[in-house]
Amino acid sequence: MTTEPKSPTARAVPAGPSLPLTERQAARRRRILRATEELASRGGFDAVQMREVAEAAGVALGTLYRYFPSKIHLLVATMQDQLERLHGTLRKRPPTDTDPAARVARTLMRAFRAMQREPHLADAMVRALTFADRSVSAEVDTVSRLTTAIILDAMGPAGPPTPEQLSAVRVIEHTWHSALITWLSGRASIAQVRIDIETVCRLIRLTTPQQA
Amino acid sequence: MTTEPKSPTARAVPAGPSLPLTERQAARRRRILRATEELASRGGFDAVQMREVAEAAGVALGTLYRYFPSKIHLLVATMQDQLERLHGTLRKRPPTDTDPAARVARTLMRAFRAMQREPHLADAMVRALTFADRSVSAEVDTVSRLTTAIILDAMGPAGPPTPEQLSAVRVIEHTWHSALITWLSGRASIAQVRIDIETVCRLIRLTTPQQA
DNA sequence: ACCCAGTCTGAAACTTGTTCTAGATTAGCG
DNA sequence: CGCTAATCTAGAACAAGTTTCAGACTGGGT
Repeated sequence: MTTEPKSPTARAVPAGPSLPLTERQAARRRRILRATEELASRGGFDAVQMREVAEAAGVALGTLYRYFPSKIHLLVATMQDQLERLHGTLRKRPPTDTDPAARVARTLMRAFRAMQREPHLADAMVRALTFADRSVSAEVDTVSRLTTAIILDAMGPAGPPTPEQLSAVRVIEHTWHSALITWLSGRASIAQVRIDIETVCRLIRLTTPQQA
Repeated sequence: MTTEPKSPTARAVPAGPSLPLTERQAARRRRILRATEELASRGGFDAVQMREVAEAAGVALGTLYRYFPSKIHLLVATMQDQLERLHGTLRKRPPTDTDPAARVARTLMRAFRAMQREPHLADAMVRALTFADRSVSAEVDTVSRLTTAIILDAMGPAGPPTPEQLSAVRVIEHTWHSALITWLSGRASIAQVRIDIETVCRLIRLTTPQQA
């Protein structure tokens, strides 16, 4: 169910760099993602309408669905795109704090600031991410792994993380997503999100006592 | 926008016990919620179709929409209903662990077990909760307050919680919701949810050092 | 150059959430 | 009882996600 491009009458054009993807196809995919980002930035989740995305990308509706089997898939792919960009940016200028917990908190606050710049886009991507059902789990998992990588990067150049640290990272990720949602739906202020992030990052100190 | 039942041509039949609500109306509301629970238990979010809810509740579609202005409102109200029931159950047999963090973890694991019994219902309610936009924030907030109350109850009979404790509780709530989602979408095992809950509950120990 | 398989297009159809309307019912009140 | 405003019902209509289909197009192999 997750990886079956074997069917004789080809079914889809998945994302992975595993498939060949001609130049024209790669360009179509890029156009679609760009159109999605544009529409999402304008009006959030509801403004991303499949017919409009198709038209803006200069592609037939059926083609859009061949590339992304649902609106949720499309938006999760967009999030993946954005995250990869962010990861690149963060790599260039990593936080300089000496405390790992502080570095993680600062990294997440940077990401949060990026979302504040395009709140509608953030809305569309995060809503899709948390609304995704099992049919999107592979893609959501990719996004999750990316997020984990970003947090681990921020924690430091340490070797393989301990299971305890991985648990802490998962909890941080949970908090990050959920705090974003409460902010996006107007139930928490920016200040509150910062506090929540800083609070949860304390968990890191519990798992790295060797520094004290 | 949140409270305006003033219009001359009455608009809605909100939930709060603030409105009179005749007996027949209260009964209708109950039937609707029961039908929703039933359908959700059977097939999750997608199985809760407004026409079917209306029919199962013996009510016209327009009436359903008068009571609950959207599918999301309906499911969030259902969650509120379930949470109130759970809160009552928990009050009767509170966890007996001596450590507050352990009590909270145990309480959440009980709640989790309840969800495991009706995973489809859990799916419908949690998806609705995290998908809700600003138009539902009042109702979502009510659910959030209920959850907070349950956690605070589990923490102990202490007086007014400190701001630090409240932050910890918010983070626990974030983790709780997000961990549920990863479980429901098949990306985390039951064991993993337990670990995440136990991990985040350690935050409580950080905020109540007076016991050591 | 020709052919085949796979792809893309344009358009219609289908599904389910939401809105709207006209007429029947009900609740309260003099 | 009889009136009036609000509510409820049945059903059509609308909106946006998704599916389907016939025909045009493309790319690669012979």
